[in-house]
Amino acid sequence: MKDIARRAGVSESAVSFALNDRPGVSDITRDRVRRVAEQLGWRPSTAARALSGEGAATVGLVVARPAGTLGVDSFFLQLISGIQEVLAERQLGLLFQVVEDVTAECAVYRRWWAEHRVDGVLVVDPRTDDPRPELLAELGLPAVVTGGVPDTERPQRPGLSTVWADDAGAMASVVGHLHALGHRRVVHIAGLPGLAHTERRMRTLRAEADRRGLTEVRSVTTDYSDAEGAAVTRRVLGADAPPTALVYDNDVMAVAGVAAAASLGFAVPDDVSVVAWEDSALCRMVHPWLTALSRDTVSFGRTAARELLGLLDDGPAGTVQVPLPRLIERESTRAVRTT
Amino acid sequence: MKDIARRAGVSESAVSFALNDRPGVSDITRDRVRRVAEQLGWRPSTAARALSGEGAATVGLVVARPAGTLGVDSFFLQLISGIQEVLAERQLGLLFQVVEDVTAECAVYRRWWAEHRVDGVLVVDPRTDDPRPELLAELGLPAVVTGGVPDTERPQRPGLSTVWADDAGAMASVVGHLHALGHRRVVHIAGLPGLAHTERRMRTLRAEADRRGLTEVRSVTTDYSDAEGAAVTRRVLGADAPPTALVYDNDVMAVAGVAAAASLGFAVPDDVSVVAWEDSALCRMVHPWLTALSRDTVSFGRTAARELLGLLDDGPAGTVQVPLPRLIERESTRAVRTT
DNA sequence: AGCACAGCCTAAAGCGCTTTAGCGTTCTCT
DNA sequence: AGAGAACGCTAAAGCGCTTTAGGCTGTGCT
Repeated sequence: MKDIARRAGVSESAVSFALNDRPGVSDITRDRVRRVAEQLGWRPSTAARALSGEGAATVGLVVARPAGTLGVDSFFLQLISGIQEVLAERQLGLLFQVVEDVTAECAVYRRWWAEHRVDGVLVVDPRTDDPRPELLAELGLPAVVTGGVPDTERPQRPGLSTVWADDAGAMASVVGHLHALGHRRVVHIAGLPGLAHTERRMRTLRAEADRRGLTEVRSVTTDYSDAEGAAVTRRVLGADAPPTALVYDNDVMAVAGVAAAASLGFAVPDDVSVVAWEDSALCRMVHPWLTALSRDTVSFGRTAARELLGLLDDGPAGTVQVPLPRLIERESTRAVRTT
Repeated sequence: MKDIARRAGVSESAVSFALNDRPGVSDITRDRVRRVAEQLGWRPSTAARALSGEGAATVGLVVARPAGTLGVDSFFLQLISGIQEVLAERQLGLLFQVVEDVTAECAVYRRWWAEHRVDGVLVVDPRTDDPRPELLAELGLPAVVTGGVPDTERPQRPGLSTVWADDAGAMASVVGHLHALGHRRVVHIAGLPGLAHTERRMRTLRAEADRRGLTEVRSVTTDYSDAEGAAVTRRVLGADAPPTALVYDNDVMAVAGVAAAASLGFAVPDDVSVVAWEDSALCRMVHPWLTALSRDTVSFGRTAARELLGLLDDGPAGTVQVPLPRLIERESTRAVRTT
């Protein structure tokens, strides 16, 4: 900037004003400065900007998943794609970190904020008894929790937005679909027990089952891995009065489940129907094609990022709901066989 | 730091020395300062550090993949896991960006470097006629190219390391395996044409085929998607004298290919053998289980990150090779049927 | 003519840290 | 005993930017 100032024959302050579209310089000077800057290939130093109070021009994303569990499903990369799209508009960076558990995640938030590394964060995988909203509020770190059930009990915290999908409604549509097909014995192979959406899906399943008078409907939690998905499948299908329908909390387990079922002699959908939560290429790569709940993860990411940008502009914290996932009926669900 | 200095009764400089393990303060003072800092919960401001010449404590990773192509395979998340593990040791951040193409990728490097946002970058998906090494050398941005074929022609650039897997050796092992099983007609469903490892695999395939006197062996490039994998599979199997073995450049296409083959009445491995490049949960989720080339992607990431750290410490640029991928023989390959 | 005010610009301080030069004290060696 | 080195520390400058206070000029008003 000193160079620019010299070459343009003005002071550094004038350069700063000119380059940041702030009043205080004439249009003619502004243009001159801009041209010189352009010519010199000047780019603002984020460090210096950050130091003089402008913020770090970066948002953070940390995902806490045990070592192996990551990378099986495509959820995160898609979410990130969406986030990036929005961040790119303002040339904001995305600081990304993978950690083992929520405790480590909290430590990262503390560190990032103390080090002025980020202006805000995106929080994924909300949990029951989640320590993170508390912490973020305490720190005053702007954040948007994505995937969370809106917290109706507690007051909306300033600087903490929520973007959520209606897991309850989606689960209701799944149960409705299966019930209509005549299924009475259903097992829901759920994801990680501590996650808010897992609990919500399980609660809704129970509620819907009760409402419809279905007694043989239950959930089993897993770690989302193909291994556990297959193991649970074998276990429940091996029992007396095996279920006629299985609902998997992700695509990977669903696919693994179909294979496991086959190995036990259960054909899909003839002997057992299968629904996958989360549609992806996977669901159309196996035979039969899987009936799946489809949501637009990329746009989920976009929405979350946009919400965070709002917060960074001192906008109000809000709660926005993304569209209800649609149930795509394919080949893996069918009316229950009448013996 | 000013606060710490005051409370510890020393100057700011002394605090800086104490906290950075630099000589210039007595052990007793150092301890006192440390205690005060601890008690105040002090963390260095990365912005200030960066500004006074320490670097940004951040490395960058940009992946250029057309919108849809990302997120199908698990390669990136695993790579990132490995990278993070190493970066965490030094509390380095990972700035992550997804872009559409290499041109955009270059722009990001320019910007990051000009803005002092990163100290170095990890470059993935090396290409034939890759503009990136050139650019990085010109900028002087430390980088490690991962997955590249070592560039034997050009001199090793300072500040540019290479971590590579022996795709040629791996391809040779695949051809050997298939040849031994009696296969003579083989189609290699390759990945994106511009990528260095794609070209290398295709070249090696041809060379190996020539060496063994196999004339009906060829490669077809794709975009790595399940859709193209399936389409190409249908096309080649539908032709006269269809191949008896298919080699897919990733797991996703392999799985899609098996399904496509089945829809044409080709059973795997009875009618056609299948090999997947890149082993993953997917390969054990379908029936038959896929014979696959397995490499340790997480440790690939670790190696790359470690190499970059070396560069950041002004270590020498190097070329390191990761272990040869192993061919895991499962159910999808079998001796060719004797008519 | 005199005054107020707007417009354009500069000087200087400050953000939180590192680093160099230098100062006084104690230790070591001849 | 005196010179010199070693040690423990401080003062101050500087990294690249933003921002506040204020200076100067020219315009419009009474």
